[in-house]
Amino acid sequence: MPELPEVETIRLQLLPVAQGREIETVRVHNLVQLQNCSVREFRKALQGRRIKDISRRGKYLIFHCAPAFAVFHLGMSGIFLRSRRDSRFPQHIHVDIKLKGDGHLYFQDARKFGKIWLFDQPPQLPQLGIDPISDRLTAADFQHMLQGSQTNIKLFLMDQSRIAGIGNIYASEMLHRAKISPLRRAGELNPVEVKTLHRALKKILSSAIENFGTTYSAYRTVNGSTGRNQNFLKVYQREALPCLTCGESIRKVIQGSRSTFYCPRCQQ
DNA sequence: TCTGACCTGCGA
DNA sequence: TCGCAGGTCAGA
Repeated sequence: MPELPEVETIRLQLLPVAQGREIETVRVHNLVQLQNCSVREFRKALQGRRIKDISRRGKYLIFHCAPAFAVFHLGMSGIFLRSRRDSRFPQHIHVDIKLKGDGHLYFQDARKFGKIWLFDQPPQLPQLGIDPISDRLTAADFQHMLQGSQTNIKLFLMDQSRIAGIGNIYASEMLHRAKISPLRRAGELNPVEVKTLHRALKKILSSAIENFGTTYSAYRTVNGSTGRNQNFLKVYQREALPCLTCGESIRKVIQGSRSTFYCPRCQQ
């Protein structure tokens, strides 16, 4: 589920309620999601620690509780919910972080694809490529990355080892904005198309963050409300509906076992 | 490089 | 009841 804009929205909303707060207790309800430690180790490492910062790397959320660092990947349906007091316990809560004083942070994940790691130093996530919203991804870098690639451009954008954070919704949306067919090979784009796609990539992601992410089904912000970006999607889940730019019928194809939506007239 | 499996909920 | 869903990864 959550791609970069959803994870960044969650991070931005968690910061004001969690940063500087001490963790009183940690309860883990689903052992499967802990990847590299036991429940006991996870609880011991975090209880009594202060949340100094929450950062993001691609789709990973990192709680800085030095000397412990807890890393969450939200999978397809993971979200963080905030509760001010011991209110009714929501369904599918796998981790319950009680903050000292008042309030809980719940990690909820109905489909259980989320994963959690514990590190005793700032985690290195070496398999991850460059963050697409950072200034480090310039148009020139992007051009260099695409050069000679035989992978089709949609799958290239979603390859986390190249660019970390883009998923199925936004890959379709940024290709539509750039008027580039998802079926083309990445290395075949000309310099003008690469620049256009670079601009589209930044714009689509920053707009989605401003809109608090896309709620297609499970995703909610930390406050429990839906995102707003679903109201601005141009192609995703719009198969057979008219393209909002030219009126042509939106087409759906399967690429890498995932649905891709595009306009065959706008996107050549 | 591609496919299917992981798990659960929802809509047709 | 069945197919599909925003991600990732092992295995072919």
